[in-house]
Amino acid sequence: MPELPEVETVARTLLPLVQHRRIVLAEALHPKVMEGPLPLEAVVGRTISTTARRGKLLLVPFIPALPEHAPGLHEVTGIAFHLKMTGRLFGYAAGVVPGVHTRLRMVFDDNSQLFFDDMRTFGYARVLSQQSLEQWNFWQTLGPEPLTLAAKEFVQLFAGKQRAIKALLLDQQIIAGVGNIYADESLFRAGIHPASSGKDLSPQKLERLHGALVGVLQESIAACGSSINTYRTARGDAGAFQNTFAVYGRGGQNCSLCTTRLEKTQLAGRGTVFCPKCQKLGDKHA
DNA sequence: AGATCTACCTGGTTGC
DNA sequence: TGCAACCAGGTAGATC
Repeated sequence: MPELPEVETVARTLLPLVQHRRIVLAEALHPKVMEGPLPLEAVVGRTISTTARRGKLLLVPFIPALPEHAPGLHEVTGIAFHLKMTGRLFGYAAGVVPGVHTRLRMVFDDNSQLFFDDMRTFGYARVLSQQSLEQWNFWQTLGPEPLTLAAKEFVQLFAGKQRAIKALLLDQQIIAGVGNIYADESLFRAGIHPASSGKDLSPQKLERLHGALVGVLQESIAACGSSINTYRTARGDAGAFQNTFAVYGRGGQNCSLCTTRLEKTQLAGRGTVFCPKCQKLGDKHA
């Protein structure tokens, strides 16, 4: 499941495959792959400037049509991809034929290609313009980036909030890019029970969570992400961070710190694994 | 406002 | 072996 480190890895591995290439063909191969007001065909003729990430969104900005002017309200400025559960972006040589799960294809001026594959069709692409972004609620309400957030600001996001800390971490409007894997892993590393209410966690505990989250995200990026099932880099390589999971996918096994049996429950509608001994509920009981 | 549920999907795993 | 039921989970939308 591509979360922040996986999307970051795709952005980095995709860059040398697409940078400065002009799009000569773009076709949607599945009726539900596009979202938003602009059709995919609007990207034809544009040249890719770089790749980037915002939350779990992969961004592919274009070189401005008129570099000396600010882009107009309707000028196409790039394309965004949300990989959701099983989305993948792969660079391919000329002539490679789309697979059964290929939802979108672009061909560049050197005949190399970019495929968006997505077995479960949850993912999507959205052509961007200033107006398209203004009308995009998900984009407009996306919370701050965890890797560039100061500890004090991080604490402020959760202080006084009633909801379970795991639900807060998964809420993209509160903080962008965290999914089920890194929510569970960072809570374990910080010694916080996933059901703790935000308001019951002391600033010190929340600062610990900030350090734990930044740590797991950075370590995962260094390992090219976590390959649970289908995730791969843009070059088709698997990540390695799944080999270091402390809790995710390890329900019923023993805690690596204290050998207690890890518990698996449902929280915020998601499978949640934690150590009942190492992870304690908030200490600030009112 | 927040909590909880369902829909969207399909391949892999589990259970009978 | 065969097949049905279940599970994975990010986000939107509905309901209470």
